[in-house]
Amino acid sequence: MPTKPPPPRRAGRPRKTGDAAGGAALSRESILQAALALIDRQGPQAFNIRELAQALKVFPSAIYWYVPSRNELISGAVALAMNGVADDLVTGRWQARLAALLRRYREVLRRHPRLAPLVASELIYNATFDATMLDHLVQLLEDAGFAGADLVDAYNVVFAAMCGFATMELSTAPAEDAQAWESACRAQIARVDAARQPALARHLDAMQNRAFVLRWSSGDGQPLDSGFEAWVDVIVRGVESRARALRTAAKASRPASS
Amino acid sequence: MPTKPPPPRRAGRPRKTGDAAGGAALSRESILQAALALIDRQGPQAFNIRELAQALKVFPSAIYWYVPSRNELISGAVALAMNGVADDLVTGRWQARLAALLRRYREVLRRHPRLAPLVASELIYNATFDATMLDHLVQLLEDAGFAGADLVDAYNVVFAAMCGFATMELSTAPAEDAQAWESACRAQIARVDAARQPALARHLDAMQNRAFVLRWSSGDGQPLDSGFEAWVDVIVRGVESRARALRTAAKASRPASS
DNA sequence: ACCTGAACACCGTTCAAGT
DNA sequence: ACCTGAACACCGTTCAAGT
Repeated sequence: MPTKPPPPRRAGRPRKTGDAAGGAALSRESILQAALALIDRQGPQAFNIRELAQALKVFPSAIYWYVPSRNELISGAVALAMNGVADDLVTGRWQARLAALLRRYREVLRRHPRLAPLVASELIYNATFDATMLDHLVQLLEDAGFAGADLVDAYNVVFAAMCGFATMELSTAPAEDAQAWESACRAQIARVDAARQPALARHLDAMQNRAFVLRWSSGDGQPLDSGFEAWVDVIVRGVESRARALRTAAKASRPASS
Repeated sequence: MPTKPPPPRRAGRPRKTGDAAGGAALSRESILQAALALIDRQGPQAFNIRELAQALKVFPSAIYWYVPSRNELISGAVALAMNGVADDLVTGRWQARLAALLRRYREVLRRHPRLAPLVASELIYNATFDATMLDHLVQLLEDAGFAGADLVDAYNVVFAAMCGFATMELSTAPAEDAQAWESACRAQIARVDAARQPALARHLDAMQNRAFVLRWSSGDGQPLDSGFEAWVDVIVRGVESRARALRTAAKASRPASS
């Protein structure tokens, strides 16, 4: 969410550093940093302004001079965390660039796993992406041969692919009652009936705690690495195949051409 | 989240219907139904127990006799909404079944668009899926030729694919300030610099309000239909291509075989 | 068993007041 | 300009008490 012009702060102006407690001067930056640290520890649900104020050694109301609401604290923290998604993205074949983009996004998100459920949320996600990354994405789709409306579709596909797997992988049980969560999952597994769900039953051992809905360990502590690599593989192959199909369809519709 | 055994309710027991106001007797079912209706209208953020109680014409504390927390109200409502994702799924080639599964999931979610951001959230998603659907999914992956660890990976891929696009498509601006959201998006678009983001600039007109991050209209009111169909196409092609690649790799590793 | 009624603890936000 | 200090409104949850 684009920043409303913050209260003007003269650049080099010396600030009174009243407290000996090492509390750096308050600023939008420092506040969002602290907010991010809190959210990283406790998750967005438990995040609250009063605790944030305490960490910053100010009264809660002081925060409102820099950030107008709790929601914007959260989206600002997410934007901070996602800085650098577009840094030093590789060059090379578009397939390699696409794979790198997906991996990079997951890496960044893995540094702040508790933000994962927020990325899909309405609060956030415009804050999360900068024009540089979007340009990189569009460029690689051009290189793949997409154009016009097909390119827009492909953009949406790749964008959803970028966020999709990692978001689900890292969205995990509420920290409070991990034990209850685990037994709930085991109950779900135990309820599988070999007569009524034969295919599922055949693979239950292999899937247990390794597959969505059937796992209780967090994707943070126990990443689904091979699943993610399969994801990258499927997306790249799929986009490649679709690009080829669209090209031949276009060629067929204008039979005599260079 | 599996239901803890609810307070035992004798089946046919007549209940005192004290109020003439047409308020049906309280039950876990009726409460979750009312909760779902409220969430559908206002979104999960604004959903609160006091209003739910008012809608049910009881005191807030009455609700706690059936459902132990706000979180479980929400996850229960989601489970209710997602009933029937696995109903009458088609037969046929696995590719067609895969496509149908993805489309079906989106259809169901589109009936309750405000639930979209919750699906990726830790609160929920075990509540959302039943063994029948998982079995259907595993079966089609077997038919596609996956086995062992590859099948588990493919399961995670398809699962993420099922949720990924629709979740992002329907997660939209907070209803409160749609106007502010739109102008924020336009500002994001205006900030695109043809010199620094040339590829993006080339397609900006086509992408405006049609592409993730650059759209302000909700995926509810303005669906990304062609984008979603491209998604289905990419996923099916990708899975198909990967299955083939794995098969030939397996064949190569055991050179003499049937 | 099922619900009332009141109370508690907590939290986001506002606002007048200070410096 | 920037922060204090207190207050307001709201909300999830608990609990004793009713029937």
